[in-house]
Amino acid sequence: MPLRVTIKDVAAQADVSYQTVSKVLNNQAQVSPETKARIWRAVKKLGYVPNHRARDLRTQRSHMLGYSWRPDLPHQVNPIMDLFLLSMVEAADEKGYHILPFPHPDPEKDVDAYRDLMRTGRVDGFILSSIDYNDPRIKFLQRENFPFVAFGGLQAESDLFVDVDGARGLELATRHLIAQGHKNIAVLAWPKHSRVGQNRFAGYVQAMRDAKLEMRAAWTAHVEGTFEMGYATTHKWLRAKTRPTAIVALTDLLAVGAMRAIQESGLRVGADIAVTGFDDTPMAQYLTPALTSVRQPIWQVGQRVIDLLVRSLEQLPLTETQIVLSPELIVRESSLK
Amino acid sequence: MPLRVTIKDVAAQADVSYQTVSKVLNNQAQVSPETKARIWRAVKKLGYVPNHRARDLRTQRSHMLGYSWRPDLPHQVNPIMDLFLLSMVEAADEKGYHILPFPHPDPEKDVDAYRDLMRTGRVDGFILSSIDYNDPRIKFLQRENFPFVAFGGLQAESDLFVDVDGARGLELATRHLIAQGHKNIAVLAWPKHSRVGQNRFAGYVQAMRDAKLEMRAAWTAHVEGTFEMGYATTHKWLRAKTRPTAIVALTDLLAVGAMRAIQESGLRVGADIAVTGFDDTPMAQYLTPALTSVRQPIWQVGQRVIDLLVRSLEQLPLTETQIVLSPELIVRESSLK
DNA sequence: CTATGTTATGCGAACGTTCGCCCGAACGTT
DNA sequence: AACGTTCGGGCGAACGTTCGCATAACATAG
Repeated sequence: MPLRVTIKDVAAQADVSYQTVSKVLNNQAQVSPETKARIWRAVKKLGYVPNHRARDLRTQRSHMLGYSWRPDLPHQVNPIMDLFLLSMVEAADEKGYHILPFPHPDPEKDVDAYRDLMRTGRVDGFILSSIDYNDPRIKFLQRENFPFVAFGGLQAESDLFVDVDGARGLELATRHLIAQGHKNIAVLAWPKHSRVGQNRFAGYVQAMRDAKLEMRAAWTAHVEGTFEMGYATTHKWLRAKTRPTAIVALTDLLAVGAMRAIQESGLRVGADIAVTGFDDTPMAQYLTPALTSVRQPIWQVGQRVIDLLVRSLEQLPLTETQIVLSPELIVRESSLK
Repeated sequence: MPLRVTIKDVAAQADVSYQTVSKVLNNQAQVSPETKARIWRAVKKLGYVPNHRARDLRTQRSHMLGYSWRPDLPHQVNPIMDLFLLSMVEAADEKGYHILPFPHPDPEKDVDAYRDLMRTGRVDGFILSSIDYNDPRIKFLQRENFPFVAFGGLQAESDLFVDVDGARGLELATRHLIAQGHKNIAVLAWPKHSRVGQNRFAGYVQAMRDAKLEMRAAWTAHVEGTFEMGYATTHKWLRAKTRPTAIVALTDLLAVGAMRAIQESGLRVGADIAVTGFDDTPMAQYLTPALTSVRQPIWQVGQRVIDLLVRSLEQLPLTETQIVLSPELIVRESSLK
């Protein structure tokens, strides 16, 4: 048995031309059941597996899907992206594809990395995440007419994307607090230039309006999503004359900052001031008290994204092209009296 | 300009045979400076990039490095692995390689996935992590003589690996507690079948012996590395007649469980009972009190692993083949009075 | 019995590279 | 003047597939 078993070895074994073997493997064209069986037997016997390099060259496809993610903080971890990646890897594997992760260089030059992977034939399509308003990558890929699917909402009708309804998430959290009897609810939001941030924020506004509750400008903070900003902002709120009885945060990190500030003021999180987060970071469940948080269906997002992308690559019918999934509120002690 | 610019287009433009272009691109063999320049000009003008698919077929290499990681818990996040992956992706990219992540199936069948990727020519080598004693993957790859590098120590002289000195890590943590005046130090360790666990545990033993402190069997727990086990074990310790004044844990999760148990007993973490963790999970810094933990140089591990693997693939000189890096103790409030 | 169609298989070519060998010209060297 | 050497570059082949067309064998119909 030769070191590398090729289609020709199989052909010799089965006593047919190697092209016929190829036909059987891709079961196209008619081949008599007997020879078919003979060929399969030979394949099994020799332990043949098709060489992907050769196939890819011939078919001009790579079965690779490029994915690049931006760490929120340099050399720090983005737990959401990790799970997302894992989900995509598994989904892709099932369909005979692989994920090719590549580094995310400085925001302006990043189109280069995409262009390179396209031109060299390394990937068949891309998965995009952390989309900005007017993301240059989107324009570029559209112009080049190269397949991609985004995690995050786009505008154009033609775009493929999967998104999580962030507004719905904050609405759930806010409604939950209102149901607990809270009226003075502050919000720790992101800077206004963030599309994801504005989307989530809208959910808070919606819930407050529906309940006819007052939204004070002083209790609406648009800040960077860090622990420090959550801490500092909450601290400020606690020193004011009237203070909120509940705080909804756009991320867990902001919520954790808020919790710390509350505890340092000698107040109890939950009993005195309720707090909710967003993302259901692994740590949320281990905090004291455990943090109520909005959990995104990241696993499903990964599955759907790959499904969409592979379908579009293989020209299969697309029943849905723009998928919006609902998040789920995980209620824990931090929002209960 | 044709849609796909190939080497032949460049050749036509530069008025040489396409094989000569290839030679220039891989700068091997003599070509006169003039034609060289002419060819490069043509390359630039046409925006040529070599087609990786074709090159890979011809050279029988894929420039892909397979990596599969096992989530500690199904559908849960392993923050260490995430950073590790990111580091490898960047290191590989610099050297013209890519990481190919693939799913980790059930432990017994996983060799199949490795075999498949090898046979189909998808990858040139593997990175292994989460190594067990007698890991079947290692035996398999050695038998097939396929290049790989492990994150985690192996035995054989010939093996390539990068490891973090877990014993040193626990030694640092234990010595730190001893320096704080602690004498009754309990340890939350892993089951004995874990090689990583035994390695770390040895560091605790070393530090205790050096300080001539007593190690009570009752204060040595070999348990699964979960929050629940940390919590339950610590609870048990606290109810005993004499209780430890400090607890070293083999993972942050165990430490967090211990912290919770301590706090629920009305004691103060740090002031009353000191606690240290391992891994410096992102959450460690946000806990109340913040958790003292051993930080592994994950970024460096990723860089070194890729360096080793690429060197061995390209038959470059290997100065070191078995690299052990030292972790670092990050002291926070949980271990201070 | 020829014409026509169907079915099963074979064959040449191509995908875009790299590799090794060959060859002609220029240049010294006996 | 004849002979090596070196340099620059060309040429055919190969990597392992898939694709489209050609063709042989056989059956069916006129």
